[in-house]
Amino acid sequence: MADRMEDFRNQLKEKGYKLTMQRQAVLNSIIEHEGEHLSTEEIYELVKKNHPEIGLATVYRTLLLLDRMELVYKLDLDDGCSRYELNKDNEDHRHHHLICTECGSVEEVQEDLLESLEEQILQKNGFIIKDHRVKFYGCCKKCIELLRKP
Amino acid sequence: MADRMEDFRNQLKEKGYKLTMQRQAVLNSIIEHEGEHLSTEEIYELVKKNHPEIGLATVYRTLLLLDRMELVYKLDLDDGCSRYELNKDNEDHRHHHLICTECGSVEEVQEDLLESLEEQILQKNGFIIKDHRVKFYGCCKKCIELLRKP
DNA sequence: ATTCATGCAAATCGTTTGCAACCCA
DNA sequence: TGGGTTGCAAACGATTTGCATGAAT
Repeated sequence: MADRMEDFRNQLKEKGYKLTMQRQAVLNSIIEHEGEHLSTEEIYELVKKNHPEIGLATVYRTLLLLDRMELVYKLDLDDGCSRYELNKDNEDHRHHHLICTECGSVEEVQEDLLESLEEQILQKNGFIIKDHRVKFYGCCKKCIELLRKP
Repeated sequence: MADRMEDFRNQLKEKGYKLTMQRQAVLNSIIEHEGEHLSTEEIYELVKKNHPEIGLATVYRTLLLLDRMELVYKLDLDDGCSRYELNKDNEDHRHHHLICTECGSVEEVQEDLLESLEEQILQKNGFIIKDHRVKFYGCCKKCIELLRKP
């Protein structure tokens, strides 16, 4: 569901902000690359194809906005820059990432499966968990196969 | 159990490196503040008390070394700088952090409790997990109590 | 004596900010 | 029209690096 651009426009309007061509272009680039984890620089390069005049600072400012409006999700894949993915609006809990330390690939795990752990933490620490960030490091299927037959 | 300094000296010797006074001072500061999550700058300030001549770059270089030797563990608590904690040598899996979004406190959860999830991921994705990093965001016990009776 | 480590300053890199010109509502 | 937005360049803050000096083995 959800026309994301409509959502963006409405959230902007609510706050008295404007839907500019640059903002549309940034969101569009991310939508067109759903499933990827684009860095700010990569998004900048994508947007420049159709809008060569755009400034990097505008991309940074727009991503901040999109993050705050929860239209995108900022992630840290340990490569020294921020990366973004489209927010799946049906997610109540953040999905996990599997990072292959051999080839650097990143997969997603939609399952949450942390409920019982979170319940235990509530019992033991009295800490109410509202969100989590989980990264798994290891070896992906492809790399396991490559390592098996050399 | 481990005299950590001895461990450090041995690992250095193995690689032909030297145990300098600065390196000892950095590791000592972290040992003396076990349980905390010191930033590089904080460690720098601590070391300067006894060794005012030390340079910040040396602290950075030493922390890199300690991290590679797995004597300390680098963590990202979302405040824009790297933080370090002593590596508990009995841990096979990294412990989790509970970050309170109200007061900013950070607790640790020693329990792992991710085995069944990791097993499921192996079955489903064929991904072998070797390590993980888990951060939980929420509200700590103290803040819950404070919010209850205003 | 050799080789590695240090302190300092300069360089780097991602990100943020100040500001005059600009443009959406 | 007017206030938010942009592009540019300068500023920033954490971290890294080059280099001559200094210290550990």
